[in-house]
Amino acid sequence: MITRDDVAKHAGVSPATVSNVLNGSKYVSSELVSRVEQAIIELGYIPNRAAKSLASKKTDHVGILVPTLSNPYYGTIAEGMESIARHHGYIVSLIMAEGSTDQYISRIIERQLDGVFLSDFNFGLTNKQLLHMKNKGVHFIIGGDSSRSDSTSATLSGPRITVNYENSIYELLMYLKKIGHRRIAFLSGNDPLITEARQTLFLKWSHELGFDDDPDLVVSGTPPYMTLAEDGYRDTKRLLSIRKNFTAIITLNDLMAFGAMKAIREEGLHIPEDISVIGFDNIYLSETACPPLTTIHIPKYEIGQIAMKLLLEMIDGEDVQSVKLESTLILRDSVAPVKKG
Amino acid sequence: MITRDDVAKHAGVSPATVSNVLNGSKYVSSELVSRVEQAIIELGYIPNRAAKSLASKKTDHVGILVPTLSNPYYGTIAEGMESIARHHGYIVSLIMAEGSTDQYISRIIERQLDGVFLSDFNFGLTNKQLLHMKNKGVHFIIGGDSSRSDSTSATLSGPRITVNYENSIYELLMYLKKIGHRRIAFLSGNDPLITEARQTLFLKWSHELGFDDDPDLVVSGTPPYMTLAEDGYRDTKRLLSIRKNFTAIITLNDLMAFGAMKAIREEGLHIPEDISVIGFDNIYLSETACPPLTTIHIPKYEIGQIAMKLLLEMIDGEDVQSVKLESTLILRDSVAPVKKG
DNA sequence: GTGAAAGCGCTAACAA
DNA sequence: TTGTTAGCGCTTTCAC
Repeated sequence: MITRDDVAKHAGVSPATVSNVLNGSKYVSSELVSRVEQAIIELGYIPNRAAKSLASKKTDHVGILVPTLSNPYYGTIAEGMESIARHHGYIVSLIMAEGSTDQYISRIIERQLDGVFLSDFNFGLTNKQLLHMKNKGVHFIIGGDSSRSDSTSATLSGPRITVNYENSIYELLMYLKKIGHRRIAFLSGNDPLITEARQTLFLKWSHELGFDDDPDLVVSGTPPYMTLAEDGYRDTKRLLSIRKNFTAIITLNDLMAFGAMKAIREEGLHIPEDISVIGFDNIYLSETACPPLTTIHIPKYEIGQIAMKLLLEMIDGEDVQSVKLESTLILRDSVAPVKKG
Repeated sequence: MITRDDVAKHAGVSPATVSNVLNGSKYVSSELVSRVEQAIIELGYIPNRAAKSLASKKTDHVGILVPTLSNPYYGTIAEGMESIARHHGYIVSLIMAEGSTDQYISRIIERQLDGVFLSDFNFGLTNKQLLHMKNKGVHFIIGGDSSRSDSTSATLSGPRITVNYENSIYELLMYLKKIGHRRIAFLSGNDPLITEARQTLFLKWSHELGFDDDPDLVVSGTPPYMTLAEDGYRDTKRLLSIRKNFTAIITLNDLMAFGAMKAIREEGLHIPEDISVIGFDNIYLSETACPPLTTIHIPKYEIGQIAMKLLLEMIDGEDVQSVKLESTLILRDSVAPVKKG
């Protein structure tokens, strides 16, 4: 292995000088700079990260905590994060939220990651655990928009990246009202104890706009509270079987919407003529769905990018403020006016 | 920061003994083991990876090189890989195949990753680059099934994980023939210079089974040779516009199939009555497509798991053989007999 | 402006 | 069975 000392010897300078030209930490005469650079190329020298980390107490290594990668939603966020990380010499590791929260917190701390993006809110982490990470020098940004109202944990504290759905949901419901919808179902997929932001806003505006207030139309998930297509499928099937005569259904995300659409088609009903379907996220497959899915766009790639940028700032010792992004209503063909009669 | 020496002092043993109980590398009396374990808990000691890496020349850090995470195909492979890695104390980093090949090769080497899974074949890597990685102590497994026949590189050498499509494609084509199809289109999405395994096998069996041999029905992609839904959409639109009267279309992957379906619907044609559609991969959304997509299942999660297992073996100094998995034809509703008349 | 040297926390001989 | 110790390759003062 070629080490920094080899380069120093080859260039006829001291090891420290090699470090200095490499890190730009001190001024080095252009004479020596070029000699060192020459030596680096000739020897094919690549610095040893482990040694660097050990000495500098920085790993240039961050993580993204995700519940799954089957949902391209998280994949896109990860891509955004990586795109920024790469340009700053950072590498992004995948931390799957599997096992107990303590287990994946340990994995993060043990690696001395410089930072981690908690891409979703509902990992069941506690403030105590977050504090523990912080004390261990791991910076973090909290994504996702849920606000847990269960007893397990109060609102987590730390810089957040959130999305403001308020306008989009209002716009959506106004639109649905205008085209005649009165009974709208909402599939949350989540634990009934968790008050999810999307659901909360739906309920609020739904109430204010005078939609039918049938609690049966708001469906929580079943353990383990996944929000995949199969979950949307199952919950929609159940909802259809109890004949609630809703004319539109909103699901927590696009994946669940795909499942809902399948269930609706299987019952011999038509989308959007019989039932309109609306998702959340605007994953890129929602456009090629059949019919193309009306959904609320979340700037996923940007979320990943911003998360990484904030992390970089925090690592630099800067104070970081929470960031709020806006969602956008995307109208496609899965929504139509209620049939007359 | 709590170090190993602190633990040693606290437990009244030598630092080496702490290492030994931590790594199980040597026998330690149960008396000392419990004293050390106690101290570790009391102090909340977490070993420093950087120091460990520096001393052991192992990072317990691997990577997965992927072209994109918008396609859940790669997400699922990454999940499989991570599931095994985690249980062996490894962490998986995301290496996006962006920039030049030299750039991401450097990123891998510089991090001294113990290993990397090249999830797809067509990254444009050369044998020389692979050799370079190997010499730097980075083990690798090659996934994907393409066989480049262009001048850039001959077949890459190294342990592979491949999927045998032969049977599935034969089975598919036999089935299509039986139900009356004679003109079948194939969207490769790729560079025409790249002879892709899926395409090659299609051509071979297509020829042997006596399907119409119209070269216009085999469509290459356009730079930058992506295989996303929009690419399938665009190529199908073009194909439909030149009125080739095909009755079935096979696309390189499910994503392209989704795009193809959209294009077909937009032309006012019906799936499967007018045109049957078949994909590859069996990503989990293919089941909720409309109609549910007939496709060839690739064991994605298993590929990730096996890749990681092979990597672990290589890191252990074992000789590793290439692995060949079988694909499976999944019949769903996007295929139907050709209409009479 | 440049270099010498003391760590960073751990592994892995080798001693005891 | 347990302990001692010499590195691993780099950062970072602090002299020169």
